[in-house]
Amino acid sequence: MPNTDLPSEQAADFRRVLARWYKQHARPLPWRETRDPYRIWVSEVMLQQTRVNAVLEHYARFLRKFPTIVSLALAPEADVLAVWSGLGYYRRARMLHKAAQFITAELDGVLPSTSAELRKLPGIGEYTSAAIASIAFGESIAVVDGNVERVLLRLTGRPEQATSESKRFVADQAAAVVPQRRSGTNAPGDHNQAMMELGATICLPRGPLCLQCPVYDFCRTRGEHKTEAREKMRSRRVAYLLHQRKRGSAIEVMLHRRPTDASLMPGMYELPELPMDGVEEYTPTLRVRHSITNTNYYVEVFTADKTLLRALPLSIREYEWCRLGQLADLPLTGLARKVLRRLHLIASPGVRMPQPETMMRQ
DNA sequence: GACGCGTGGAC
DNA sequence: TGTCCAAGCGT
Repeated sequence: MPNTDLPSEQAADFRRVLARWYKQHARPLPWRETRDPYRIWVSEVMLQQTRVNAVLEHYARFLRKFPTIVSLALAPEADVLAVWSGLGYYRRARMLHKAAQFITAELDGVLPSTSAELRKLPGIGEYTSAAIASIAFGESIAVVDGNVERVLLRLTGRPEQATSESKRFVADQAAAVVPQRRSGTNAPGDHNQAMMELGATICLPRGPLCLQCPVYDFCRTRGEHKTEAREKMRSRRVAYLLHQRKRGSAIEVMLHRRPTDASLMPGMYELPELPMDGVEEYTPTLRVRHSITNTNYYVEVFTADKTLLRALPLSIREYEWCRLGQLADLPLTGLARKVLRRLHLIASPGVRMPQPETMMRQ
């Protein structure tokens, strides 16, 4: 392997140019308006493998409901999952909750302030410990996420490789350009965020915007760096049942709670699934697309009748009736949440709910 | 080291 | 319609 390192004498220039660019172009994101370590922590966990837009929809609501580590620790896990509903990777929410309980019980409710200590908490790995330590506490430690890796490989011209040697190389490069701690500013935290911001807004996976790049002069590849093609998407049709009943003045909808030992979304609520061959003759009440990793689900929702109820794969006792008024407090799967919102059975943000009497859907 | 774990928006 | 994702972690 040729020596692809950024010349070390250029590191200071690189830092300066990047810092100036970041000061001018940083997006105004809510977790950049605070130094509260808890809020930084929540944002970093939410941002794991998740787009900024999706996080924005959940971040404020999560912090309104759980404004402190202690309030999070004291909450039932189902409440935490309910607020997390739609963000995906629900294990993150469970681990965040567990970590908050540990911090409350063992650490006097205070989040550790070093990457080494943070690294020991559930859900906080190599990246997240460095991100919190640098952004919230000013520790001089480099973060390496997908953005930083892509940026550094392109800058140095080293090809993409999923080897430990390549990982080592990227980590070394990142460490070589991260600034020292200095009083009065947060140079390490700002630098780390700048590296990620560059990857997220300029050095895009496909079609990087090299003409706008502040560190074009430092780059060995300038748009010629290849990114691997990915696996093809699959498509699948699935059907779900919408079944409602009245109990007094309340309306209830029938849901299925996934087994608590399921590997996928354990303990979360979804609409009852119907076998596709049971719905051939029916017209769906609702169609939505739902994509999970490698699969586009083309989802159809059917309003219940006797025949459809007989087609259910489980005994009727295995389902649960849930009041419409409490749906928003349940740990719903993202799909269930999307469907129930689309049908106006739970409030979308900013939408006033109609009165219960008018809510029964056909 | 490879794999499983979710999502909705942009195009 | 189908494609491509995004600031990882734990096992």
